[in-house]
Parts: sequence; C-alpha cells; structure tokens
Amino acid sequence: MAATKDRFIETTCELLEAQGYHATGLKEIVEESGAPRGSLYYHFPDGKEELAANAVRRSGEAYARSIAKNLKEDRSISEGVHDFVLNIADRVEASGYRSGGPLTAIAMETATTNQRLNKACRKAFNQIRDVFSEKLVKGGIDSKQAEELAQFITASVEGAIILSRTHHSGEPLRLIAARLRFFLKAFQRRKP
Amino acid sequence: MAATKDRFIETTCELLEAQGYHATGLKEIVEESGAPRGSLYYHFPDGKEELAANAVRRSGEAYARSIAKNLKEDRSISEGVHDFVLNIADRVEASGYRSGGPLTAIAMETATTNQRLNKACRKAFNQIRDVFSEKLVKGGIDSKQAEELAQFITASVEGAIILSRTHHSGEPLRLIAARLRFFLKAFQRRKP
DNA sequence: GTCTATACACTGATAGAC
DNA sequence: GTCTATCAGTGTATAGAC
Repeated sequence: MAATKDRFIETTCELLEAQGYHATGLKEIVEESGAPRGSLYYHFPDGKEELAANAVRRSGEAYARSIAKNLKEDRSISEGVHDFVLNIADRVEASGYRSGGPLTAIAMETATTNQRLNKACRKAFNQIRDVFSEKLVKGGIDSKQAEELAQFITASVEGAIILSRTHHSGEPLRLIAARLRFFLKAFQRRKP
Repeated sequence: MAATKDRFIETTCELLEAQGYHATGLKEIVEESGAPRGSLYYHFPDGKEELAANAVRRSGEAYARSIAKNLKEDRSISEGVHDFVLNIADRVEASGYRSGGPLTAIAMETATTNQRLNKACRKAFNQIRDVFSEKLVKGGIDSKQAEELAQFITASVEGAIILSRTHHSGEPLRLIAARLRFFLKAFQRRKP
C-alpha cells in the first residue's frame, strides 16, 4: 500500500535530480518506477507537483540524516564536514554524475515559478543548514555565528555539487571538502 | 542584422535563468524578445539548443567581465571578491529573485542529458574560475593553490545564488560575501 | 486501488511562399 | 531575412470501468 507510493517518490527523486522538474514526464516516472499506472493520481491527487514536493522533502531528510551521521558526537566539526562532502563526492561519481539530490535543480527551476515547490525547497535547505548549525553550537559557537557559518557550508556544498556534475569529476567536491576543513579549523582557532 | 540575433540571445538568457531550459518555450522567447518569429531558425539553425548555448556563453563572459572589474589591480582579493558577491546580491534582489545567470540552472539540467550545453557550461564555469585564479596568482599564490581556491570561490558563490533565490532574500549572498572575505584574509595571513 | 481511453494544450521543428 | 501553415510528438490531467 505504502510500497507503491514509496516507489513513485523514490523514482521521482532519481529522475528529478538527473533531469530537473520540467524535463521529467509523468509517463517516465510511471515506467521507471514499475508502479501501477493508474494509481498515480490516487496517491497524489495534485499530480506532478505533489509528487515533486514529496521527492524534495525526502531528499532534504536524507541529507539531514547523512550529515548528522557524519557529525557524530566525538568528531570535530571540520572533520565531520570534510567526510560528509567526501561521501557526496563518492555518490555523485558512482551515479555517473546523474545524482546530487533533486534540491539544487528544483530550487533553481521553481524559485519564482512554483510556490509550493519553492516552499518545499526552502524547508529542505533550512533543515540541512540547521543540522550543521546545531553541531556548531554544541562546539561552543554562539547561535547567530553558527547559523551563518552553517549557511556558508550549505552554499559551498551545493555549489560544489553543481561543479562536480558539470565537469563530470568528483574533484571539485573533494577540493571543497579540503578547503572547508581548512577554513573551519581557521575559524575555530580564531576564538579559542 | 546582428540586432535581431542579439535580442534572441538576451531574452533567452533572461528566461533561462528564471525558469530553466525545459520550462522555456521557443514561443515564449520569440514573444518576449519582440524579434521576428520567422528568423529564429535562420539565425540559429540548431534551434533551441544552439540558442541556449549562446545564452550560456554570453552569461559566462558577462560574469567574467564583472569579476575582473571588481578585482582591479589596486584592490586586495578579499575585498574584490566581497564586493563582487555584494553586486550579485543586489542584482538578484532587484530582479525579484528571477535572475542569477542561466548557468546554474542549465548546468544542473543538462549535466548528463545534453552534451553541447554541458560543454558550454563547463567552459563558462572555467572562465569564471580562471579570472579569480589569475588574480590570486598575481597576489603571489602559486598556480595550483590559486586554481583550487578559485574553484572554491566559484562554488560558494554558485551555492549562495541558489540559496538567495530560493529564500527570496539577498541575505545568503551577503553572508557568503562576508565569510568569503574573512576566509580569504585568513588564507593570505597563513603564507606571508 | 488500479486500469484504459481520451481530452486538449503545447512543444520544437520544417516546408515553402514572399 | 522573415512569414505562415502545419507536422508529429509529448505533456498533464480526467472520466469512468473494474
């Protein structure tokens, strides 16, 4: 029951991140997912938009989980962020540069053209930022500084995903991982 | 003669950055540009793809010029980058968050689905990176380090554009401007 | 919950006149 | 250089049977 719905969302995630919103057809989603054709509008009465909103939400949650995992208690922020970005590099490479999460693409496509998806992207980005931020606060940085720094991390990683996908190489992401680690260390050293 | 062709490219730039590649129709481009319908395929025999490739190229060149302007001889790298990012923030705000350059959106949409546009995006990103890189080399940083740092700057700025557009606020870009300045200063201090 | 059939708008592109 | 007419294909969404 939930299985069919889930397959739709999962496939939508994959197609959206590879191609974007408008390039992905419902026909393609149905075929790729192997889920029953007729049940799409049963599970998602609002059609494509609702489907995409679910995909964005799922992707945001997955990212947040992955980040939290890499920022486990015992590790420093700089090392945790470093490893998280390396993980993304591996995933992007392994996918043949098709992957990277639907967020980036959808966010750009729908920033001013689709309120519902824009809102979904906002939430997802904030969720990601907050995971970084919380860890920074735990590390002793005051909350405003932490939020800003977390936003900076989020931006660099997003940008690096774009560069890696565009250049068909994990190098940009690995490079950003290293730089981010260096800068985060520098930041920590600043206020001891 | 070149005026019509130019108008097509200019309008394509604007529509691509607001909506992305697949969401933008040729019909829309023709109407918005006010250019004569019938001449589209005369100027661009390969149609939409060729048009988009031109838009991406133009956008890359415009960015490179803008960066170069902000990195004038007498200024430090950190201040130049800072001001450049602030300029983008103003532009993105002024456009109602519709703008930001077609590159980011097109790059994500076509990374693995359209060779020609992927190549165009690569070139544009490299062009942008190289402007930063050259300035860093002139500032005394060795060429490999400079290229890596330049890539880092490029990534952060791209990512910040996404966040600002998504959140309908210039703040993420302004924040990244400040952080980037801080980190660049830290980097310079490191090797005096 | 799932199916098929279908409506209807719109897409990018081409042909051929001017 | 520009125009109109037209093509075949695809897009999302809905209706109604099972």
